Amino acid sequence: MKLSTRGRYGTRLLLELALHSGDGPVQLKEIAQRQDISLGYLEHLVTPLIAAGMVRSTRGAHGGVWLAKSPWEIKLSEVVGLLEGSTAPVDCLNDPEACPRSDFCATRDVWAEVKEAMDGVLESTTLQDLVERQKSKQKPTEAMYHI
Amino acid sequence: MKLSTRGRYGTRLLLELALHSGDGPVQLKEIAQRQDISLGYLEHLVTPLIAAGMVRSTRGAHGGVWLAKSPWEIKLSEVVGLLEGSTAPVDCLNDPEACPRSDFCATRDVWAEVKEAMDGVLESTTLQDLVERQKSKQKPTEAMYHI
DNA sequence: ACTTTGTTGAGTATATTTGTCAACAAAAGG
DNA sequence: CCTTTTGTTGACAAATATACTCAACAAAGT
Repeated sequence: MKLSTRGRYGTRLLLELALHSGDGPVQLKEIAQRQDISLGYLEHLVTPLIAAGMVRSTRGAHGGVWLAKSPWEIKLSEVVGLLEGSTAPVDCLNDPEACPRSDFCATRDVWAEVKEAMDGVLESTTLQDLVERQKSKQKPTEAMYHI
Repeated sequence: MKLSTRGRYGTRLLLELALHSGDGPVQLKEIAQRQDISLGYLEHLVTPLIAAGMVRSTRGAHGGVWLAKSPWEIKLSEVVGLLEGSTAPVDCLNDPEACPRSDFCATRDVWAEVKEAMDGVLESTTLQDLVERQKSKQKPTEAMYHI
């Protein structure tokens, strides 16, 4: 039941964008460095987000990517959905024909409950929630001690 | 976020055993046929369950495997734990040193909430719950129409 | 023009999953 | 005993998915 790097890196990418929301384009290269993700891989992660209209981009000097919506409007369920596909722990939840037992399988019901439980959390968490959580975690910098 | 065949097949195996709880040994070969799982693979799945004391076994003619406890006493969280390992969607929940960002990572908190949500369902579901669910799903057999 | 950035697609190394197979061990029956 | 039946173990391998890399390209700036 592990999340792949797509979901993990992708969420960190979007949190970075949310932290800079309204500041104009952020370069993928910067994010790659700060988040320690290879630039080439990050490019592939941002593609489906752009296609879905969650992120916008521009090329050329001073280009970069940014959130197309406000961080309040982006739920983690959308993010995970775009990057990992469904949260269903078993394929038969999305497609009952994936398994001939779907009609009378008792275990399938439990996996459905597990999915609902996960979705509940992801539906109720937005990028803004992550931003606020991140800000409260921010390590005090050296500068903050010299006010 | 998919469950592997270990978790899926293993749960079906245990449901079979729960349905025959108290009936003495059930042969792995039977279960393999009914559940359409290769015998060789099933053998590997049952090993950790035996090691954990959840299942018992005997060899030889009329041998087989059976539940070591009553179906009420076996929670799905234990089953998934044994077969899939932790339900943590990210490694840093089990081992904070798996990622240098653990201390100040906002996304980690959300994955922890997701894990708690899943665990809640798995903790509150026992093999007996599966048995009852399965019985209520049982297709009426031909014989049942001739009482 | 030229540089900087994002975009796309092909290719690949690695890891994980999902098995197979064969040798072995123990229980039961004759 | 001896044979058959079953579970046990470990080595191995095929298939798949993951996590990239790289190079060619496209567009935006200067």
